[in-house]
Amino acid sequence: MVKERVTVIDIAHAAGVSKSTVSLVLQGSSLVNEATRAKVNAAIRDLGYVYNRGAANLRQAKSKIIGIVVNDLTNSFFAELAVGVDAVVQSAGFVQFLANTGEKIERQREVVASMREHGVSGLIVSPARGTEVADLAPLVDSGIPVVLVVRDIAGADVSSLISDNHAGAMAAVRHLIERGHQRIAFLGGFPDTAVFEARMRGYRDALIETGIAGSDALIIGSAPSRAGGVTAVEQAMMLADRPTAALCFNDAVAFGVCDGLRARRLEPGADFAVIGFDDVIEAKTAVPALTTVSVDPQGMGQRAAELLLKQIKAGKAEPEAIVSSVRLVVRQSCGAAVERKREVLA
Amino acid sequence: MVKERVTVIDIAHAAGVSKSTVSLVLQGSSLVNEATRAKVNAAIRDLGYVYNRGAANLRQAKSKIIGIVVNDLTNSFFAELAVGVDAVVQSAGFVQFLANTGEKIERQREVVASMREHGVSGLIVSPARGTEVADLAPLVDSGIPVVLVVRDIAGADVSSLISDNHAGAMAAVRHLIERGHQRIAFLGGFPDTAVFEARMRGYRDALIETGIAGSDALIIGSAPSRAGGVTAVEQAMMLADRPTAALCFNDAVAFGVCDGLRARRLEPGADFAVIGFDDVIEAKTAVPALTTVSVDPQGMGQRAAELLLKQIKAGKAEPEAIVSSVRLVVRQSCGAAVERKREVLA
DNA sequence: TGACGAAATTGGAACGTTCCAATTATGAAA
DNA sequence: TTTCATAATTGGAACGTTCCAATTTCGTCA
Repeated sequence: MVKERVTVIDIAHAAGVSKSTVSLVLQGSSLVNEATRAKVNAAIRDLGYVYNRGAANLRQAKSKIIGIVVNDLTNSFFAELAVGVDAVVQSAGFVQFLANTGEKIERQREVVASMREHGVSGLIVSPARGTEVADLAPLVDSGIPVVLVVRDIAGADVSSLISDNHAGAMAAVRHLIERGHQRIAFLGGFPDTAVFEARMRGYRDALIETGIAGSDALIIGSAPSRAGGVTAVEQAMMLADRPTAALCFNDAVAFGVCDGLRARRLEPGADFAVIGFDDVIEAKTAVPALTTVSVDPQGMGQRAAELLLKQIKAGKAEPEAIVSSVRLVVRQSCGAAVERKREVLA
Repeated sequence: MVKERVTVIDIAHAAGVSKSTVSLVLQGSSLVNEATRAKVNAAIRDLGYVYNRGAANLRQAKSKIIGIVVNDLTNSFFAELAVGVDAVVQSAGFVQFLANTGEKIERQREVVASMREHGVSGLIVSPARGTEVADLAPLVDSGIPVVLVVRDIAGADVSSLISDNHAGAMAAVRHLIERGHQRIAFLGGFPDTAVFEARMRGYRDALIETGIAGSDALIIGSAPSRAGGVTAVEQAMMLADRPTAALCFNDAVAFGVCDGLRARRLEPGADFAVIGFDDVIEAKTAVPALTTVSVDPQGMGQRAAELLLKQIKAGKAEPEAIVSSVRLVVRQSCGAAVERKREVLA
């Protein structure tokens, strides 16, 4: 069972043509006669030929590979992002190299280097916390198109696609204020990230706009995870002047906040309003259904991939900074349903 | 800014040695003198050389790529599986091609073909529903090591790593019976899959073993998702003789079941016992914390990767069928905490 | 029949690396 | 000094494809 690799030369022999003709058939050229094309295809089938993309890439100095590196695949937001990318990338005939950095700069350096060595023709990156412009420099001046998603890096000369965190947070807080809340907390997330910064500013600006006095005590950072949400809400409820509502850094935190609330015998939605951020797939089916700022991770992945593909095709593309708009999806966790019921009864 | 590719020849010139020597340095050969090694490395750094793995693969007829294809990356079980694979694969100096089939056979065919063309040296596959032996045949007889994870394919001549679904389900149901439950449902999952089959048999066998009369009405299939769990429990609660406990097909279903229960003003854990399967990352922090059969997806990914790597190294490896043992993690959703409290009080 | 343009086919070089066999440098022993 | 083993280095072929320029085949028209 020693498998000799079948090459174009083998099938050229079998079909009685030259290797050049076989190559032409392989790339679907219209130059080749119908009859010979059929012969060649038959030989390909018979010998079980497998195209060697590596050899082709070597000759053409370009690959059909795009890389995607995310900072936490365990977070379903990023998993969905990857799925979105995959969908468009596949149907464009590319294949996806996916790597997970687990938020580690060192790992990120390694995987990016590895992708370069494999000759990816473009890269979609959700950078790990603490990534600097210098980390991307080698990439950009070797001319590989890069699209940053989710997190931007100030000063980096590459395209980016981030959601409108500021506007989303404002919309959420305005909604809470309209429902009569005054003590509104901002819970979860690492304060040293750009995303936190943007969402928190949106939160603040909405408060200022309506003349509500905020307080730094109501801004409580934590890991951007479910567990982080639990601890953040616990801390919030220890405050002398307790909040009655919270905008959470993301949906994972929001779920944690709901958990923490229930642990204190408070029903999220009824006794305390919770709004998340991202609209992950579980947000809709959770109980209570989570009111959240919809970011559509899968759609973002698709748009990022399309942007990247465009740049690859263009050869040399101007960096483009897209901020993807965002909308508040009102469900039950902010008390909307309850309010509505009350209105009907009144 | 026209970037000429820097090759070994360029750095050979710069360092005043031959390309062969450069190649030797690149692969860390001990044959080369310390001084020249230093010179070469300096040149590599100065010229910004990037190793061309494609060219190397072509010459060596082997790559450092392993492929992983999963059927649903959106499900965090598989995302974690991929993370586990990634971890060991990376540290073995390989890189991971990840593709998502979204449970579509056609897509699976495409991605597997694509991976072959890219010369992956091994493949980890969680096959889409309905995958047949024939789908894997071309792979196995071209000698590419394949490891099936999560789902097995009867008659396929490849290694597999699946969890002990039967034993896990039995343990869960026994636990429920010990707590005094008699009407136990099996909720969620597609009945035409091997995994469903195995878990359901475990459920049945535990019932039989203890002489409890089961009923097919208590076995309710659904999509293996949170939404599926909601509908399954709704259906279960319409039964004349309602169950008081349920083993769920997986954790996603279990969460859905909890949601559905709460929608009927029943508290999971207190009013109705719920056990999941998989032990995804959220199971621990959910409220109530989910009692579940721990499968450790990340660990499974690691073991699968190790198995694959072993086979790649061995060149020609015997198919190995590993069933990975599994343990019941008792948390709150099955009422354990409540029971314990009661015992203490008594 | 010859000529001609279009259609189809072809051989060889090239892509960037590794491997092999061969060569040269080095140093110790005679 | 010569000799020899060992350490370092090296040129060229090879991997499987695509591209280019060149060639052959074909049908049509004069």
